[in-house]
Amino acid sequence: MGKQSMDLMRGTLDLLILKILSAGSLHGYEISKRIREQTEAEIFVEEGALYPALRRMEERNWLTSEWGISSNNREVKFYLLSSEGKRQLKEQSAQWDRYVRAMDCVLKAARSMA
Amino acid sequence: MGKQSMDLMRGTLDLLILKILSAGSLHGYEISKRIREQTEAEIFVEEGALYPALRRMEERNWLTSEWGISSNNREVKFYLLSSEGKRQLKEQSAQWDRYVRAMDCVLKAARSMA
DNA sequence: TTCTTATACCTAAAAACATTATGCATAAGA
DNA sequence: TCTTATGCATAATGTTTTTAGGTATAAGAA
Repeated sequence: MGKQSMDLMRGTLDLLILKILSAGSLHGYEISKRIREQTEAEIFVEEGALYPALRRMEERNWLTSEWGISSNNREVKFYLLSSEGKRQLKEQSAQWDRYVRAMDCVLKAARSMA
Repeated sequence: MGKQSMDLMRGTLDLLILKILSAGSLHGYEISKRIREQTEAEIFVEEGALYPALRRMEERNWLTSEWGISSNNREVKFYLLSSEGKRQLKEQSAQWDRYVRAMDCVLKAARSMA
């Protein structure tokens, strides 16, 4: 993703992809477009990050893929969430929530000094 | 930090340290203890991550440091937020908030399919 | 028809950072 | 005296992102 957001995206890319795919199978380019759109461009996945991530997740059996034709009449590779992928989505979502809460504990703490 | 939280800590370590130090100068070991305590052990910074991070941040002039004596009567290195560090804290806090909101846009979206 | 843009896939080199595994040293209490 | 907690630090390794390329096609503009 763009470095506009520090390194925050580390570890969240998989979660984003899993979540986006939970709405149904999509091809890579479309996944990236949806992340950009749904986050109002706050999060932008570089292609060099996207495609390796998809391969990685497929290797780990979180996704399956097959070639098909897009609505644009182009050859594209569709990715589909596996049952393990659904499990991962659930687990990583919970982990993210816990992490955000933990960050809040520190960030929302009153400063005792200036 | 512990891998218990995926790779989520990437990019948040600096922010955590900056925030912790905004309460006043502390030494490294104490910084790590406070992060662990305040997050109820959800986030744990490994020493191999902590000390390089402190050096990095000092090089970037976000922190200054000086040797002193801890309340335990031990020689320790105290870190102090610089004005640039305060600026960074403000900026990275805002960035983190934006990122969390962006993640929410995706994660809280209704799934159109099972 | 040719040019440009958006779409769509992919990989390799480099950089950045965390984890893991060390090492060293001292204070305090058992 | 031994162990534990405190406290600093670095090196090797691994993972992932960024950057920077490469290829190809469909559609619309010039």
